[in-house]
Amino acid sequence: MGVAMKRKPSTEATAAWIRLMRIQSRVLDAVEQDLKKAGYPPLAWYDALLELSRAPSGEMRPVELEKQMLIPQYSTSRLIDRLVDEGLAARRECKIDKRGQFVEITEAGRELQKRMWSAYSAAIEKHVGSKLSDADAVKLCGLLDRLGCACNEAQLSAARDGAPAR
Amino acid sequence: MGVAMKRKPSTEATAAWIRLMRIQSRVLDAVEQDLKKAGYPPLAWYDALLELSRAPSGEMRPVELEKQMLIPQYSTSRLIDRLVDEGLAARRECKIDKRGQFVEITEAGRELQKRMWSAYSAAIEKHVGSKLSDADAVKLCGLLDRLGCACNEAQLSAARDGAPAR
DNA sequence: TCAAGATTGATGCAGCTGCATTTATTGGGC
DNA sequence: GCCCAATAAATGCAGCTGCATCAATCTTGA
Repeated sequence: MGVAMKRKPSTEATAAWIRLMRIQSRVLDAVEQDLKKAGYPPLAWYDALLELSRAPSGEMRPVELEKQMLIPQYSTSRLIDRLVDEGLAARRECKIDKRGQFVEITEAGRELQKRMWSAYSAAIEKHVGSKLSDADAVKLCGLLDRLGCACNEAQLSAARDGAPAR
Repeated sequence: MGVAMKRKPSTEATAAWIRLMRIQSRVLDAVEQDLKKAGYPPLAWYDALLELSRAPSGEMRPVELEKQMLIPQYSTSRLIDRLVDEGLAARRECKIDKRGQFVEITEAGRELQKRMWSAYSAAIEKHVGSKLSDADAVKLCGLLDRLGCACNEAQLSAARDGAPAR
């Protein structure tokens, strides 16, 4: 198999690709706009706060957060900076590994996460839930999962009481 | 309906939301990476070149491009800058409206578009087509279209010989 | 005809992303 | 114990996005 191993996708596959790109960006934009209009920070902040709030004692290693959120290391590092700047999280030293640290969610962080979930869940309902029956939502999940190359573990259990995106 | 009008989405809807966000970003990343590894510019460039190449005499008004691509005005303006810098397009004056201009695709632009389509279509096949039967792709389109609030016109016809994203 | 408003496109600024590199620390093999 | 690769996290730089605003031109309506 050399250079010539370039099969063309069917019209149906191409159409699915286009839909996937377009609809996702529309829906994401719509949800982000709703949050922004309600005066809340970006979804990434929510995701991080959710992960932190779920952690045993409200604290995690940045490396762990990075794995949960599936974002690059430098991205985690700067996201934590912003959360700390806003008083939503605090850095704690890690005694067992002096290279590392712990990030702990603050009370303000927990509160923001809860308030955001209220607006966020309303947006999901408005832009997704209200347009799809539960049965269709399940079908959609099944089809989408086939595109995600066997990389789902935490995702399956994630949809309870606060949804991470990205 | 006041503040209390915040219904929560079902678990199924939330799961669909999460899948839509996650799978899209994975698939998009995978396709963009394939293009980048092959030495090509970002997908947005391809989309613009495709639109231009389809225009009657290879030229369009920026406003028109902006509407086709569904991206903001400033984004179009700067994208054109980059295409022009790389010799893929050229600005032409617009005699009938001196505020405006025309953007014309160059021969190099047409060639790049064609070469990119070869890599791009291979990537779509690899990351979407090969994972879904045509029948399932159609089902996926149907479900996704229901989330896009009646905003599809050009999209329906777009899946022939070069696919725009975003 | 001319002023008010709309439209076309560009641009300064701030924030975010990716990439590569840097600093500090740890752990393993010898 | 010591050197070296691996790991944890931060950061400088370039590019892209969004927002607001600007300048130029066109259109409309009194």
